[in-house]
Formats: sequence, C-alpha cells, structure tokens
Amino acid sequence: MSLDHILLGLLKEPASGYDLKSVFDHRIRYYWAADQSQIYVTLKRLERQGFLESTREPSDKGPPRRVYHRTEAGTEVLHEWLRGPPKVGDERFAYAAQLALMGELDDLSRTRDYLLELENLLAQRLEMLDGIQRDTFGNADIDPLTLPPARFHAWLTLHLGRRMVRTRMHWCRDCAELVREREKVESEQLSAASGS
Amino acid sequence: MSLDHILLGLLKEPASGYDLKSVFDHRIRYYWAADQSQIYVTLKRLERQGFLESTREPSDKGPPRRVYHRTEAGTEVLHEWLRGPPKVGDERFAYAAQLALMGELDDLSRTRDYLLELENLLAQRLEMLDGIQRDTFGNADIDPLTLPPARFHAWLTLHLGRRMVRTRMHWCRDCAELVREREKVESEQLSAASGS
DNA sequence: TAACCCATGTAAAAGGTTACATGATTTC
DNA sequence: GAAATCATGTAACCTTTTACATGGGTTA
Repeated sequence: MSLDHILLGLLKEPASGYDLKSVFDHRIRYYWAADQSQIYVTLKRLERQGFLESTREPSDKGPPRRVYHRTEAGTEVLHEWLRGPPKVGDERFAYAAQLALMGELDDLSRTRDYLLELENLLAQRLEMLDGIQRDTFGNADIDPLTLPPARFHAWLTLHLGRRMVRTRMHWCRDCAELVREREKVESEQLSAASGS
Repeated sequence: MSLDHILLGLLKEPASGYDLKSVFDHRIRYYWAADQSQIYVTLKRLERQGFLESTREPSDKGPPRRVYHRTEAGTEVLHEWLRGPPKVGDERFAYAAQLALMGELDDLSRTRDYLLELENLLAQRLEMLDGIQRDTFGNADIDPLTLPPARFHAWLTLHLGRRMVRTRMHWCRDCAELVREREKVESEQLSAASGS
C-alpha cells in the first residue's frame, strides 16, 4: 500500500494528478514508479476514504485541473506510516533471477555479454540520478547539512540510489572479469584435451 | 511476468509446487519472493499454456504430489528470456520512500532511529544471505571458478546480494552520522538563540 | 498542420496477497 | 496428544499494467 502513502506525502502542498505524475517521473522513479492511470484511480479512492479532498480549478493551458489536498485524517495515516518500521525485504530483482538461471545456457560468453549490457543500463541509470541531483540541488556539490529538512531527506535518499547503482556497476565489472577467467580455464582444458 | 520464467528455470529437474515453494524460501527469496498460492496457480496456468506437464505421484509422507516437468515449448520461452536484455529499472523500495518523505515530521531523532533500525534489519538480511551461502557452498570460502555452471551463476547472484546489503548498511551508518551532525548544529542554534 | 504538452479519465486483464480449507504422517 | 511437516488447492481482494478515449492550447 505504499503508493497511497507516497501520494499523501507528496500532497503536503496541493497538487493535481498530472502534477504528481510528473513528480514521480522526475524525482521519484528511481525508487518507485507509478503509472498515470494508477495515480488517478488511487487519488479518487483516497478521496472516497476521506484522506484527500479535491477542488476543480481552471487551468491556464488545457482543461480544468482537479487539485487534491490532504485532510487531517490523511496526515494522520501518513505520519503513522512515517513513524512505523522500515519496510524492507520485498524487493524483486528480475535481472538477478535471469543471471541466476543463466547457467542452464552453458554459454559463458552470453553471461559476460549480459553483465556488460547490465553495466551499460546501470550507467544510464546513474546519469538519470545525476540529472535528478542537478535538478534538485544544482550543479555544485552542496553540503547536505545546509539544506531544509525536506530536501535533506531527499538528498539522503538520492545518495542511497547513487551508491547502490555504483555498487551494482562494480559488481558487473568484477563478475565479468571472473567469467573471463573461467572462459580462459575452459579453453585451456579444451586444448589440453585435444592435444592429449 | 518473471515468476513464470523463474518457475520454468527451476524446473530444469521435475518438482512439485511444494518443492518449488521451499526453493523460493531457501535460495531465492533475497531477490524474488513468491507466495505458495501464487506458485500453485501459476504452475497450473503454465501447464494450460503448454509450457509444463504434470504427473501425479504418491508420496512417502503425506498426500500425493503433482510433479511438473518442462516441455520443449517451456524450455524455448525460458531460453528466449535468458537470452533477452537484462530486466532492470522497475525496482520499488518502500523504505526509500519513507525516508524521502520523513522530512515532514521535522524530527531528526526519528530519522536517526529509522536509519539505525533499518541497519539492524539489513544485518538480519545479511545473516540470511550467509545462511544461504553456507547451505549452498559450505562453510569454507570456495573458489567460484571451480563450481559447475549452475552453481557458478548462483554464486554470482548471491555475491551481488551480499554487496548490495553491505552498501546499504554503510549508507545507513554514514547517514545516521550526518543526521547526528545536523542535530548538533540545530541544538547549537537553539542555545545561541536563547542566549542572545 | 503536425507534434507536443496540458489534463482528465475508464476498462480489462494480469499479477500478487491474505485468508481459508483439508487431511495424512512423523516427531516430541 | 500436540505440533510440525508434507501436500494440495480455492476465493476474495488488492495492486499494477496496458490500452483506449477525449480534447484544447502552444510551438515549430
């Protein structure tokens, strides 16, 4: 049920579904992705449940906007979640599953290619995180201690994202190297077998 | 749709839903969790789709088992997936969302407690990974180059899991330290204000 | 005038969680 | 005799994905 809470958290200031979608895409998607249709449906439900209220407001450009703001009940459930235990342990990494099962192909060059391809994708992801950092904190390295509370917490989270991507990239490299060694051993065994 | 492929991958050797559930719990759950009911339903569907076939076999202890084995069509879709691009980018980290939104509480001691609690949970997770390693590869440090292909790939994946948990633990510590510094700055500002 | 951004939604299907139901055998 | 393990499944519900539908305003 985390999407509910994330939406409530983002609605510290009133916003429309459209606004929230763009926040997800620009600042959040490295740790939580949400589809547009899911956002609209969930906002509607949260209003029905009394955690949000909405007003329809004309827009400068385009159709009228439905602007949501949090009720006291909404703030209450959000804070309960924020004071609750860390939600850890349900992550799913499809790429890890792919690698773990790849032994069946018995094709080390495929494994190596896979790891290098993964490294490339992670490099793209790191660029995305750099972009978020620039958008949020500017180009220069900032001292997190000087940031206001909300941005300080955003900084901590972004910092985690960057560290995790870097760790995975290093792992890709190290493993690709291991695979290369294994390939060498394999080819030596082959030539020894044919030579004997 | 990764659960489908993971099940197909695990069914290199025939197995029952019960067997597969225990494999998930003992070897896989650090990168992919699956409920018992979901496994049974999915196996049934994969059989309907022609990727698995099953036979009912008596059991030593307990009711008869339904043992699944992969068809050629199943092997084909599995290998297609294994040869496909790494599936990366859809991960969801609820604990990151919690932290990112925690600024609203404006309570640094809560943030620090949260980070330390998270570190503890991650330490438990690392123990779980150590357990998997012991179960799979024994107590001594083994040289991955000597393992057969399937176990080599399992080793690479486990290695990733361990590195990621450790990175997150270090991040928890570093951030908790940062928060402590911030608390110090804050309390100094408070005492300066009351003293002026 | 085409493409893009603004802005809202609905609906069907797939994937996943939680709870329930049943019953034999083995171990303490 | 109670608890754990073996073993299968169903049903209701919730969450997420994918696709569809609409239409005004701005920019190249």
